[in-house]
Amino acid sequence: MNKKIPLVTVPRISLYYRALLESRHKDYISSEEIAYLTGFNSAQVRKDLAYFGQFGTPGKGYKVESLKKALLSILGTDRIWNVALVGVGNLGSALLSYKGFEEQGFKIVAAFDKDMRKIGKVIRQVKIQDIKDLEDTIHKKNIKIVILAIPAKHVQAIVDRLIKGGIKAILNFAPIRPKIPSDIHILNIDLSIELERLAYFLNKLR
Amino acid sequence: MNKKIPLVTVPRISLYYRALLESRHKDYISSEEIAYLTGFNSAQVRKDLAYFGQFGTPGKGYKVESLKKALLSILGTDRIWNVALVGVGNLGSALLSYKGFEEQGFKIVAAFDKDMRKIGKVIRQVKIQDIKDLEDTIHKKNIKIVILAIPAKHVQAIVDRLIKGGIKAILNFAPIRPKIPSDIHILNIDLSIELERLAYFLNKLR
DNA sequence: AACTGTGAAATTATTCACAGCT
DNA sequence: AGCTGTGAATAATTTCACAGTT
Repeated sequence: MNKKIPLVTVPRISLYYRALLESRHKDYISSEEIAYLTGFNSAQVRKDLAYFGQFGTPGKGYKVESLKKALLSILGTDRIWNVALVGVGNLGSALLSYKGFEEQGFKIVAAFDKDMRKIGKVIRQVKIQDIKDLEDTIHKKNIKIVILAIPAKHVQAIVDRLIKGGIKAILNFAPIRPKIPSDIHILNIDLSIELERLAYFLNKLR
Repeated sequence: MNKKIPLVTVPRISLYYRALLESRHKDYISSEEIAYLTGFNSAQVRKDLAYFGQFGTPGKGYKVESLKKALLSILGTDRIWNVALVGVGNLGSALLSYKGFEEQGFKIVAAFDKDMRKIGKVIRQVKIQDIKDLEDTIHKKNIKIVILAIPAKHVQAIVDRLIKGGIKAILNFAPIRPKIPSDIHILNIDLSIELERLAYFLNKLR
């Protein structure tokens, strides 16, 4: 009971949820089937789910509809999260236009840049604001998550401002890992590092 | 000697390499310093490096310049890798324009789409080709790594074609995990899952 | 004295295997 | 009979701690 949940369980829950979306037609689904659809092991599926409660019926499996609701509620995606984007360059613009976010309940409600030529422009109904309005808008729009798509050299300063402004969750695309207090959650998506992992693998082949 | 290298070591090596780039001014650097710069533990730094050889000098540390070269060679980024991009939508275009790749030795030399309105256009000196030329171009241009930025529903079919075409390393941005043989390396960057991890964390806060 | 390289210990995560429920 | 939930076993990874080198 009440064990500590491994960090890696959470992204798997997201994948299980997606597998359930594909299984709309059936009433019950077994851990074996979820495992097949997601590429994990059925014991892992059962254990991951069991961290959060008893969702299954022995002999039958998991009721698709109710498990789906349960997972949504675990992930916190049973509601809309307001998100801000900081940095409307190439990558930032692409993220602003990315439809996948809204589908999963993440709504980019504000975008910031410091380039005067961009400020005032509207992309996907979001008006690009001056970065100086950052803290103010975070409060007014009840923003809880920030996506950072700015050059590495500005990351630490912006992160410091975000934290002062009350933000606790950051998705950072810059190739740098800012120093943060332990109560802040940051996920770094570092595209070059991913390519380097692939290069390492290819390099090893001969 | 010759131990199995943990999978998670490789992305850390990338980060150590970056820390060395910041330390150009000094002759030697200790595992403690690398650890501080990257946010890991000094024992981990030493252990990670030791998987690949004996790079350090007891009492002094690691010689910055030679360790840098060694890490480049381990990662396989001491040479240029030709990369293809499949899918030139919002995200694909942004990746095509992303300068960070070239800096790390990854060169996008071809881009593919199936949309006739995009084919023939040139972005950053790369001409967008018809997806039907995929296999052909992969061979002609000696492409080893493919970045996938296409809708989920097309991923499996394209991945199958890539594998037949000899590709062994794929960076996939679509929110789906295609089935692949065990000798193929795929890394999935799933933006919604990352946001869901953040939402989970925020959700837990109260 | 300062620091590496590395076995051993500790921690974390995965998989096995089965008692018990439907 | 079929499948969950979960302790126990195994595997992977991190951290400790120190002998040995410069």
